[in-house]
Amino acid sequence: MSNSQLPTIFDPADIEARWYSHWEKTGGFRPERPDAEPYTIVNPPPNVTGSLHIGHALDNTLQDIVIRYERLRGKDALWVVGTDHAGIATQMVVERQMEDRQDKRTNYSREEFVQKVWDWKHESGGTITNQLRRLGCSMDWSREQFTMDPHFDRAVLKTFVDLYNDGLIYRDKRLVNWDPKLKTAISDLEVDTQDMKGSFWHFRYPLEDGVTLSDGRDYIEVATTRPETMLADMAVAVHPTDDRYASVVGKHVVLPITGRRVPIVADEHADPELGSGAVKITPGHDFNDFEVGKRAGIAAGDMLNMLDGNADVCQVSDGLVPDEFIGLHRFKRDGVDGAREAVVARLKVGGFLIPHIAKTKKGEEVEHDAEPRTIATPFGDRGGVVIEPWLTDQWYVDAEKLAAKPIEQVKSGEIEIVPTTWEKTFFNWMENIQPWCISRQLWWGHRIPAWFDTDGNVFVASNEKEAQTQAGDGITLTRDSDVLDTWFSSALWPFATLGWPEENQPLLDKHFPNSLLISGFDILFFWDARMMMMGQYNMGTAPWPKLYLHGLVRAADGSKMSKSKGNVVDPLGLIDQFGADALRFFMAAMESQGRDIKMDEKRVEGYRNFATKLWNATRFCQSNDIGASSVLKAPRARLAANQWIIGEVQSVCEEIEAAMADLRFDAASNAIYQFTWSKFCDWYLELIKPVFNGEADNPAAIETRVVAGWALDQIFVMLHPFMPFITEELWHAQATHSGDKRKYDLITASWPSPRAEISKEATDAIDWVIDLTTNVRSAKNELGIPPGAKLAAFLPSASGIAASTLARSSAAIERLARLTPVTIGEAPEGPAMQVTAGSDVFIVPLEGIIDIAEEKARLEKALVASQKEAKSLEGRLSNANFVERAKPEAVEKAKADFAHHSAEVGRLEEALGRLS
RNA sequence: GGGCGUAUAGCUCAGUGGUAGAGCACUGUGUUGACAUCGCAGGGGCCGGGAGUUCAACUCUCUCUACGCCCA
Repeated sequence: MSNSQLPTIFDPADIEARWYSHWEKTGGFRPERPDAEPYTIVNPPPNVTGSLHIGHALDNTLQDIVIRYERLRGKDALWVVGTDHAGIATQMVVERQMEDRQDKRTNYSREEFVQKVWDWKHESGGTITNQLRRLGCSMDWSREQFTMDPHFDRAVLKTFVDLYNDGLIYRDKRLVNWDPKLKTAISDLEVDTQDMKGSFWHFRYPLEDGVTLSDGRDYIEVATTRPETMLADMAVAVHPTDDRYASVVGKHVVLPITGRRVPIVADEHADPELGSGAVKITPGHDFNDFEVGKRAGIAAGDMLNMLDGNADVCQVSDGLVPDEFIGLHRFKRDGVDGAREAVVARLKVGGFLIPHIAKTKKGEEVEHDAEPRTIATPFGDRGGVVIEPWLTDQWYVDAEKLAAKPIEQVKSGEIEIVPTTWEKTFFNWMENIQPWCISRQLWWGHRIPAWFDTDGNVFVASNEKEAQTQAGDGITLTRDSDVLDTWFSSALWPFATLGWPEENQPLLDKHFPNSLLISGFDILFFWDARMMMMGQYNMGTAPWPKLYLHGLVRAADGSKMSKSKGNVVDPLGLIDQFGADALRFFMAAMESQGRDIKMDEKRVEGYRNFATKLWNATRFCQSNDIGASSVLKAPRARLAANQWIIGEVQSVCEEIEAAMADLRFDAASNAIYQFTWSKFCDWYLELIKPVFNGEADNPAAIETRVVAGWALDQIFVMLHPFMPFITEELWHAQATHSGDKRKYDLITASWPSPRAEISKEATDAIDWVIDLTTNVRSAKNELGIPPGAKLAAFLPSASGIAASTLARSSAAIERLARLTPVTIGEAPEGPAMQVTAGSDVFIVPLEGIIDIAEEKARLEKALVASQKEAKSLEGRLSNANFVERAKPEAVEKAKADFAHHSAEVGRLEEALGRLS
């Protein structure tokens, strides 16, 4: 008998690094399987500036589980990986580094700056990809992608030009979300609205000479949270049905400060219930006002714009902003008053401010300039400053048209969203989708393929030469300086990574559409929905048939993790502490559909313990000369324990397959966990220990070594998707132990396929031994008998199972139930404890050890419980409605349960009778 | 304002139309070589409140309450 070659202590760090580089070097992530069925997942490309956070850990663990599972099942599994150039984020990182060196972007030409970003990417862009490796992700690194790769560039250009030619991309002047810090437009999705404490000011706008309201007042009261924009007011709106103002609709007010004469218009936007019912209209700096302005007949080009790209006041086209305001920031910044404060001050001095009267706690009235109010304020998600609605020319995608087909596909089930609860959210957004602003005023990104002549005519083409051809010879062209929204290029990820738009791309032919997309719900609109649109537009089909959305990983207290809160859990720290396998298993076990995951380090620790348990089980096997198996099919077995474990392997395998088919990661991981620990370690290994007490080469020991080795191997395979490192290590340790008869890696092994016929007699026998053992242990515990005590037992009348099992498995019964010898026959008179197993009642004489009163109490407790069950079932069965209307199976089950409990009651009563 | 989700053991969470499970925590205990990162045994829940459908509801429907998220 050889000893275990495994170290006593399981050290994850050592084996993780070793196996990952081995897999990568030997091509384990993408074995050659030209004839196999494809299985394809594309990884949501992390920002090239990113580092692995806990959300990545969840997202990528789930994907790796799926891809490893499908690889083991023999598919041509491809997991596409790469990074996103992340326009704004990356440009910000490089600019910040320049700032640290007292340098800035504008010290360089565009080309020089872009080169610096590339330099940064080559130097520091690999952080996250190395961290994904530490997590064990089996991606195809040999084809690592980047959204600014030359072939990606071609895909982006072609998509833009095609969409433009089809009228689905257009240039428009309208209000955009302008980030005055980053000085670029952003899309609606990149705006975070937050409730902020602010003020609500009330002003008098004087009516034009002589005009009065019906109550005689010669002014209209308007209220606003943004007084500074009154410098660009172009109207006052009242509700069409508001009688207070009916007489002045069509008349004018003369604005204080600018003296501009603006009309009073009727528009449903004005809410009669809010404030005075009249609102100032600034079409150039408010989305609602923009629409009111359009309805009032003001063209976008004529709308007044009083702010520059920094959101500092500039002169408007009618020249009416007084000089003293020019150059002020829109509002107070860094302690310096802005246009807002200046406007309020001027209006107050001029008597146009209507003070807000508040009552103190003592009931005294106090005057304030403004009413305190909570304001939903838009912030840029990257820049973090308040967004300014700003009138500019930008490029837009007609998202409404592109959304039509994906909506249909989700409705028809052509695309399945898991869990389905997200469908409503998806439809809600897609059915109300707004034009997508895709141009960004940045330097880093895909430059828009549009050229302008000196008259502002635009020519869209995939290169300058074609644009020139369109424009004609001799026309001077200037390329649009803007770049595209990062999400425009990542929307092409499922096919651009596979070779589109080049011709003859076997990889693309085979792996598009992909098989599944896994993403967090937070990028459902940013990315998933746009891939659907672009997949349909470019490829004529959905990019994948199934979309799995998982939740967020939250801090232990349920709050969102954020750097500012300081509650961020670093996945790499958890890997260092517990191992990647434990972290991965945690993610899988906690991933139930439709729920966020709360961080729980104790649980990660528990899965590290699970890995240790498996490690030690393998050490035990090796010490008994149990080695690697060489067959896929279950070995032939005669021993009941061996047949039983084969049957259990088969059923856990089916359980995992069913769970994986439904993407129930929790169910799959729990199944293999329970099987490994509770079935294999706790029972099977204990049951087979006695087999190895005899001669090493007796037939029972030989059979058991083969079966145990096989079962352990099946555990490695089934657990591998969840815990790739330890399983690969143990797989090879087992192979080494049996003299290297198996040279291939677990990562490309085959999924179990037991196909065994298991006799019911064998499984019944083991279930009976387990029942007996559990009952003996429990009785001893309650009676205070030392667990190690070996006791003689009598079985007055033995069932068939009892007789045969006692004959064949007396060693296991001695070891586990600690009953020896067991005599079939009447027990001698005297104090004894009664223990059942199935329908058998064992009598264990305990002269001098046992307190009869205690044993009686124990049996009575059990009797009461059994009687209660029996009575409840009897009640149900005596209910005619139940017997007639319930499903026949339910009635049958109730009858069987009743019979079982009645018999139990009988046995217990008999046992009690013996004691009195 | 609109939409969605969640409320089950002390904690974190599964769950099925036939009266409940896991992990951790807790209590007691430790059977001479796989494992104390362990073993064995045990306690603990009128499954958020109310109403309805049903022979039967934690499970389906409605409603209320609380919490969370998204959109406006």
